[in-house]
Amino acid sequence: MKQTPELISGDCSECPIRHRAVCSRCEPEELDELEQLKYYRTYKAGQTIAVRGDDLTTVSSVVTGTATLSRVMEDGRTQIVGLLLPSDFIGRPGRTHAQYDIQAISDVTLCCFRRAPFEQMVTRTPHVSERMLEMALDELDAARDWMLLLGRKTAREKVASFLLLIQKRSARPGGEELGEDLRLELPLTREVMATYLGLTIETVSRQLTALRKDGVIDVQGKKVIVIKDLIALMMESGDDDDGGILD
Amino acid sequence: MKQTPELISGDCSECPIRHRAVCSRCEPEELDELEQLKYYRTYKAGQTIAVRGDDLTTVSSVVTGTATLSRVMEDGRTQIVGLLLPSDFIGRPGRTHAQYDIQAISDVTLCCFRRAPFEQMVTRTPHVSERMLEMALDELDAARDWMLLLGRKTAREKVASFLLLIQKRSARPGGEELGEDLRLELPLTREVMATYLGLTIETVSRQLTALRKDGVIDVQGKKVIVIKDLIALMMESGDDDDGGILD
DNA sequence: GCGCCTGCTTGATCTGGGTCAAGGAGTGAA
DNA sequence: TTCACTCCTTGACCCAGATCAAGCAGGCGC
Repeated sequence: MKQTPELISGDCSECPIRHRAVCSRCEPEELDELEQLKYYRTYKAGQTIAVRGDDLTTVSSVVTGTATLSRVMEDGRTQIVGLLLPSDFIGRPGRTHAQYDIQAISDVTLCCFRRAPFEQMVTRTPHVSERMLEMALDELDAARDWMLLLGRKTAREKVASFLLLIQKRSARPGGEELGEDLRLELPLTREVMATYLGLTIETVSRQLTALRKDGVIDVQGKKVIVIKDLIALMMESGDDDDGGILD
Repeated sequence: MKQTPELISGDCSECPIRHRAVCSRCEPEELDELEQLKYYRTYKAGQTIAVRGDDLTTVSSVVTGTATLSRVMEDGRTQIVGLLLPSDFIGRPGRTHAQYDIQAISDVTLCCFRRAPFEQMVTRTPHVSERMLEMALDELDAARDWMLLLGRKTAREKVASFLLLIQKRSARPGGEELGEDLRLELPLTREVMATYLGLTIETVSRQLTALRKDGVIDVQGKKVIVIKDLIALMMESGDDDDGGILD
């Protein structure tokens, strides 16, 4: 069973460095040390946070909002290769340049640390690097699942998988009543979806229409999708049963 | 600049745990401790090492040979999501089931550790988990580059990228003379290539023929490919200039 | 109200790569 | 030498999804 770090009371909503990301097992003095290092930076929706090759003077962590990681080819073809959600990190030890383009797709707050002190802190507190390892491996698994999607799934399966991904992400942890969390507020335009799925915007639109006509989902305006038949959607996604972590 | 762990003399070719993977900064007694934990296991080319969902009672590391990680859909569609080369790990802390199918594509030797003592050892020696983090992040970068390939590249670009990947991997580190390392001994069948590239075997074959007709490569028998024009091949791959690590 | 702009949908057509099918080429056994 | 087997190549055809193009709908400023 995967270990779920506990939140640290009174401070949780403010900065993931203090809870979700690394700190479930920190001693109070370690927390204070972290506290003194950090500062915040905010970005508006649509703003570019970094482009590939940029100098990254900080290691940071998403506090609120969503950002995308993408790779762009010279002729403009673009693939989103990851979503950055609260508690995900930007920057890694020993690498001072951005490997990807990073863009805010909603308003984003980052919690930043200057590189050198952060790295020292990581070295001094072993469970921090263990926790970062765990996070990196989770991301690696997610990336590999996405490779299956990009390489082998049909457009319809891709769109269904995407909706399920968003559904899983937006389900509030803890007591989600079955048949309740099925109204998805998409924070993404069709364009972002297409760039994430390795499709064009037209194909995404067509597949959503097809799923609507088949009674699997309902599309309300541009941003809201209601899953009318979760089971059917799961069948459409091409994933086997559990779809989740095996441990 | 990325840190290159030094080899430990006299013992290097035997087990990556003792050098490349984790041990460049180990103290002698830590090495001895590792030494007592490990044992070896071998697999023939083509053999299955694990399938998704299997209990993994060990954490292991590739010593020699190459294996593939793949995800399979219920109807048989398969995507290779990673290559395991010497020093890569199988299994991760805190996860006791295989997330992927693992197959030997050449004869493979693994260096194995029982889970519990390995995890304790990782906890006790902080630079081991730092090193594992570094490796995981490298794999994550590779996976994301592959996502761009799967999502956006044409068949020709995919095949060209693949040849360059093999070329880079098989170039002996240190003094490779330019224009020398261009004879590739492919350890892979067309089928494995196709499964890795998100293509069919026929398309791979056609693209290789096309690249041959255009004078970019030469195909000698089934297993040997000679790169006649590396620059042209790099242009064909769709990657920008350096293609390498930015730091 | 009106125009404008951005994001979405839908239709018509095209095409890259998949599918199906028929050989070739190397290898190894008898 | 022949057969059998596996892997690879090539051709003919097809189709899912890209491309090109024409609206549509909602929001926002004036």
